[in-house]
Amino acid sequence: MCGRYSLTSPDDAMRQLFAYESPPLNIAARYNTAPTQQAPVVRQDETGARELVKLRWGLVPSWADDFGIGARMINARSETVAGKPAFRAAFQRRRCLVPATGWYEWKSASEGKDGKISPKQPYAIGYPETPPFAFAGLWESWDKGAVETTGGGEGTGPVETYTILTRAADEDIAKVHHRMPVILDAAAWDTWLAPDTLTEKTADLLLNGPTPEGLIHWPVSTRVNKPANDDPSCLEPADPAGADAAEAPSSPDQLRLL
DNA sequence: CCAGACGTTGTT
DNA sequence: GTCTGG
DNA sequence: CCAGACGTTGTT
DNA sequence: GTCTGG
Repeated sequence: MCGRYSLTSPDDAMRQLFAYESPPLNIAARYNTAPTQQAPVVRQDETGARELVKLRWGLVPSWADDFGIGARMINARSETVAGKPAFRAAFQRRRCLVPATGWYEWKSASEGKDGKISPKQPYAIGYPETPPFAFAGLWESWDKGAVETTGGGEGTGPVETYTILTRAADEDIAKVHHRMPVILDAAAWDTWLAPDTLTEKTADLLLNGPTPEGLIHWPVSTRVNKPANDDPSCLEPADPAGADAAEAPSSPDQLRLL
């Protein structure tokens, strides 16, 4: 799945790639974006132009009485999203792209053949040279009751939130984890973002899109566990505690991610 | 009919 | 153990 | 995803 | 709002 990710691209690189026309946001490099935090997403505005806006991670359905439900709506399964009450409306008309340069997965604790226990181990996943790419996302607007200023929010009023779509992990990533975020290539962005695209087509992008090529993964320090540790150390290759050598960093490309 | 949930992940 | 918050 | 809390009353 | 369960 995807419960933590990074976005380290400067605004001009993002603007060039995603071709949004909205005013620049003050986007600092993020190494450890966690659920309930604000992060930039790309969507279409009313005129059909792309815009970059900061929303809160964790989709809160419009009908929710409890805003806190968002903390548990950080991912939506591609296989079932079309039919889920919590996501259905957003899937119909409020799709977005979630820019990222990488994400993290935790390989669960396991017992090796030698009987040694490997503790839970975080991994970073991304592309060499860290180009920004896009997760498939949904966004929603919530306006029940006044919400106090929530870190980075804009005081009271509607709160906009988003979620990240997931799919089965591809063969390589499955070594770490069996689910992964849906990555949409640039050719799919217009279709995904247009509100009027038929469900048949958007579902096809999620379920039958190309498997991402060239992703690499490597173990990192458990510093990433704590959301407050939002710095480049989260991406530094680390020795996997108690694991075998095959899991250690192997590609020189990985170092360029730093 | 009304009440109550509405989600994913992993793990056993 | 389970829920909430980041 | 992980980290951290998990409760009420009254009193200051 | 919409679906599931009683």
